[in-house]
Amino acid sequence: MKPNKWLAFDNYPTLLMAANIQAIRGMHDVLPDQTPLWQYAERVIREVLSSYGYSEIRLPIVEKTELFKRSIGEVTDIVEKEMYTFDDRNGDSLTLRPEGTAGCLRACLEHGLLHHQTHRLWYYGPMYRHERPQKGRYRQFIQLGVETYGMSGPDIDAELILLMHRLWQKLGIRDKVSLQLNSLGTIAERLAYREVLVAYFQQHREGLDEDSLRRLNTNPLRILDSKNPELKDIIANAPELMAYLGAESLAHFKAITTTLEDLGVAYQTNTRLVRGLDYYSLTVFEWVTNELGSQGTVCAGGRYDGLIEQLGGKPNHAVGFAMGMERLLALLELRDDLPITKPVDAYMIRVGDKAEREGIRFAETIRTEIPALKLQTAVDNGSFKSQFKKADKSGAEFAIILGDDEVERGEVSIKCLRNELEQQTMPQNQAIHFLQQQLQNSQ
RNA sequence: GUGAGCGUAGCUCAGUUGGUAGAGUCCCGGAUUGUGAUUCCGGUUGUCGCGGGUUCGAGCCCCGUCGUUCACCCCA
Repeated sequence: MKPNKWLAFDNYPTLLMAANIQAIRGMHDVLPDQTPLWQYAERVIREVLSSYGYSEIRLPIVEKTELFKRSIGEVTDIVEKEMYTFDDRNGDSLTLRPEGTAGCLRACLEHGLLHHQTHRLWYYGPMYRHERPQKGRYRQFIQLGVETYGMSGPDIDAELILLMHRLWQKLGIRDKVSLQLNSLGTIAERLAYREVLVAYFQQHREGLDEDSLRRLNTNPLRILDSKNPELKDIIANAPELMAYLGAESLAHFKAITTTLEDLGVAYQTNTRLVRGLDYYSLTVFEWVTNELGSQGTVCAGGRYDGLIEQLGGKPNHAVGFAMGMERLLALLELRDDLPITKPVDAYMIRVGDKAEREGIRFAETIRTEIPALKLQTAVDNGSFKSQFKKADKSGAEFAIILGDDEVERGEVSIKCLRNELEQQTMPQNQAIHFLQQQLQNSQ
């Protein structure tokens, strides 16, 4: 890096130079070498959502704290110790959204979108949870949320699963994730089961570890999910939720699995699968992977009909899921054939006073004629040699060369940097034609 | 919130029983002044995370702190 002659050190107050400010813990920058991968994933996601007729909704990042307390459940870790909550200047308690479902539902209720209507929506953006960062878990993380409203039948549950299945296929990671499926029954059924389960674990108190004893009060279903191998036997012998489901719940579940079987989508019924958030009922599912360490859930969701009333709406229906983008990206990075395009197709080299002026003009002409061509111009030009080095580093397919010789004859030289074809000198309009053809051939 | 590992050049890392730092890469320049990616030569780059302590002397030892990684927990 050259020293900047416009910013001499003497001009800086020493205070400004002292401390370097770092990003907030668990909140990461996405640098330019990573953004193409993000853009690729985002593009495929939009295409798939669009092909099912889903619409984007854009929501605030900050909501009233009360919204999350009422929706997520007061005794969850998220609400108890992970929310970024602060008082604004009016004294209202606000919170950086820890998830998107509550805000999306709030917006739809507020604007009457749930009044005798159905909706298929998605949103995309950052969520905030004050957790200890580790692989696949950050304090600011990007989620894709997909929510559907007003549909009670099992077909919409199945549609969401098919949508995700298609997404994995398009992203080339279908072999890296597997589908776990369960039904939690109606809220009444689940509460009944919960009592039976608590009674069972109470009987085997001595066998439980510290975490599970705590969960006995907070979220007993979660004990079934424990990673502690010492609890394996107790959990294996615990009563199963499926046995406590009513006929309607079972039929709903069965209809989903039948659709998946018809379409050849593999799944695994996991009766110990419990979602972390309180608001789920009936269908719950997770797409899991074992290639990401301990954060194995890439995408998860289910039905949460009850939440609508909980937030003040009339009885209605809702199914949705959320996907962790950082985890998805980590899976994508395991692919060795990512369709990532280079940021530069052609690189312009100018040497000589006339060529420098003419080059800028010609580059603008090229951009007008071939909008799809990614053309970068060498500035702060050095020698021919150093400009060629930059051209090579840029990843460009072609170097467009202007020296005073070419300029005087109204010509331009084009050299292919990626094969052995000989450098060609041609009139400018012919060069545009040439570049146009090369671009078409490469697509 | 709990536990463990790690913080040395922009990046990846070495640094030997404590004697004030090195390699590769990157970047810049050169090897017939208009030709890159290979090769050769030369050059720049550091408050050794930060603060304190022990010591004649600390990158190395001790304490604290911050950051980071992984796991628990939690969850996407």
